[in-house]
Amino acid sequence: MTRTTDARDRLVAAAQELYAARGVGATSPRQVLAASGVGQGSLYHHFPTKHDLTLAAVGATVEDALAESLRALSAEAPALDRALAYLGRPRDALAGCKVGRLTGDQAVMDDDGVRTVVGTYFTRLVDAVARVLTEAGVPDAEARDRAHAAVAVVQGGYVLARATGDADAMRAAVRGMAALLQAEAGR
Amino acid sequence: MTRTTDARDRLVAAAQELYAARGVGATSPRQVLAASGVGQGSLYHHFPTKHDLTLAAVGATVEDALAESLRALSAEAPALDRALAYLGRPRDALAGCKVGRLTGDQAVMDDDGVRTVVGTYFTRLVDAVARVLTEAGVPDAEARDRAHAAVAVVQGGYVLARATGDADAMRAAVRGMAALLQAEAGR
DNA sequence: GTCTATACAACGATAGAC
DNA sequence: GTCTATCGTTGTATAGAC
Repeated sequence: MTRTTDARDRLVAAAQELYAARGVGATSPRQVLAASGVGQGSLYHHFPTKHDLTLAAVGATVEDALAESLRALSAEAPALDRALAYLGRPRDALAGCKVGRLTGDQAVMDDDGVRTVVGTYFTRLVDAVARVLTEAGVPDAEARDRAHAAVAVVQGGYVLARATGDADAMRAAVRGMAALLQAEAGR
Repeated sequence: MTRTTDARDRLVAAAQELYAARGVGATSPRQVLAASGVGQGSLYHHFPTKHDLTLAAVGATVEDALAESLRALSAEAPALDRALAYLGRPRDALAGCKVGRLTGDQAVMDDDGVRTVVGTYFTRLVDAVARVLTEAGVPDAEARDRAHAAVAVVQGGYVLARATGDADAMRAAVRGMAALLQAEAGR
């Protein structure tokens, strides 16, 4: 098999970038085409429909994002510190979460295949946070609720920051959550 | 002034419904037209551009949503109970927040006027929650962080629920947050 | 596998009669 | 104020040569 998938790779990379910047629904195949520099025919050869392109690009983005998040959660440190490290990770709050934003994208929600990929990201992320909290001594049932809350605070932080145009809103939200988790642990 | 604004009201109501169901960017003026039952010309008479229609419909939705949220926060009850009541309000998690979802809508974020209206909703909501937490005995600086966290948990809960297709994700998130707030208050 | 050229529908918006 | 008819553009997708 010769090196003929170059155009495909460039198409996926261009799509990931445009989707992150403008969303899936607001990005046309034509724009991806222009950004990638390949020809019209190549796009439709590798990705017969927009659905196919979206699935490939979103899949790649989800994989990247999950790997990054899991790194913070599996560092060499006490469990509670790892949970706090996840919360406090540096984030481009005004840009929004590359994955979370897809949830508000009609083009994604209307496409079952793509939506499932996005859903998997969050179930796996919540599971990972719950394991860390359990390790930190939180009883199982409560660890799952706290994990949902922690991941939700981050996603909601993005919403607040973008809506108000103020990145501090995200910082305030994670600070509030971190303080509550520490208060509970330190009693 | 005779009763000639009827078409306008119907247009706004139809737009609010369609925007809530499908988002702003994914809803065309034509669809609003069809749903409202008025003619093409009437739409463009009352709302020369899509921007004007969006501003009117989003403004009305924000007003409604803010009034509803503030009701839970100003009920006749101890301060902490009111904060918990806000968190625990019944919500259609899979539908998403009528206001928060706009944050992920490119058509809204590209329109400064509309985005400002959405931003105001959140600053006022966070302020109201912060006041209640202060009243509940949380020191001022921390009350603002906790308020951001509380509002973010709700918004993030919507994201989790929609992504996973599971309304329980929202319930788990607010349960986790409520438990942390109560633990802190009960020490 | 890649290209250029093109099809056809829906988009936001306007024209002009009533 | 409301209507029908229509404009020019962009959307997703296809045709067919190379």
